[in-house]
Amino acid sequence: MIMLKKIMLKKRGICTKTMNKSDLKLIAVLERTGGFASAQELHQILRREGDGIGLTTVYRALQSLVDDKIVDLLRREDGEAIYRLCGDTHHHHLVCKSCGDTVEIEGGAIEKWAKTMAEEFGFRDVGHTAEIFGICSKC
Amino acid sequence: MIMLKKIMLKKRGICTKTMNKSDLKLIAVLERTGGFASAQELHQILRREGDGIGLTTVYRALQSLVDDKIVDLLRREDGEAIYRLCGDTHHHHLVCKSCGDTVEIEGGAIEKWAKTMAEEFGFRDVGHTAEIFGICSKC
DNA sequence: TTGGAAATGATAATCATTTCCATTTTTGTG
DNA sequence: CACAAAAATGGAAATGATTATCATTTCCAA
Repeated sequence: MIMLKKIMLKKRGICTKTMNKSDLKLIAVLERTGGFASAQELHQILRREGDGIGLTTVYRALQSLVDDKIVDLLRREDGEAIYRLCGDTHHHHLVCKSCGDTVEIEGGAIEKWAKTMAEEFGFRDVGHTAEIFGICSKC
Repeated sequence: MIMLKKIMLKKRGICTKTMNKSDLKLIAVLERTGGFASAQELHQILRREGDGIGLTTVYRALQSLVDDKIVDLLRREDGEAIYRLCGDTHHHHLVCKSCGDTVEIEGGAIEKWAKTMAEEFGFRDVGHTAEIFGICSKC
């Protein structure tokens, strides 16, 4: 199955030459779950699936994927590091402050805004975060 | 001198009614140093100046200032929280992932987007967060 | 003055992340 | 295949920021 992943990565245009098994495992999980996940969460998912991978290895693999620009490193509000595959089309969230209900929404306007602003100030390699929170109709 | 600070705060349009001494001390330091500082750094500065304030109190004061939207909470690349006085207008940030340099930017597009999305899904009382991060021209 | 609420700060606990290091796995080579 | 060197692995301990606990102190209105 690792070979399968390698083929998928090639399709994505990612060079697998310098990757080891752990790197590929992490990529596989990130691919499957979509969106963001912290190192701890990724570790738990792998463990739950019967993989005996160690937490240290998860951190190491993520670090190397970030170095190779295969994975993006962001921060949750509390400072915890979260990771996602680069180039994923990502979505934003509309969160109810009362019941916690969450809706995934499109952010085309945001993408454009981020790009424009980054250009204006000479920033490159830009990413962004955006969230809307309020009270949903049920609450 | 606390009275002096209170006057300055009033000029800035900040209500001091709910503030205690620690809050004011933190505001004073942030005002003096400009820029960003972490809780640990702010604590050290105060200690160096002979103030016996405890680390716990520094964290508590900063938290309450953030809640009151008097202070902005951002993150350094390593996830450490850094604080600075808010400007008076609602703005967003363009942050350099490498050097931490920050530009305040306009977010008219975001305001509109947030409002539209909230309406579409029947949310009320909405607020939002949005940040752009990348590598600045100097780095 | 006094009683209770709020504030304070030392200490301990928590939690993500790193460091260390001994062990296992992989790889290249004859 | 054998085997040594290199790379990868993972458990345990260390680190460092942040938060929780709790006894003590300060503040303030009656």
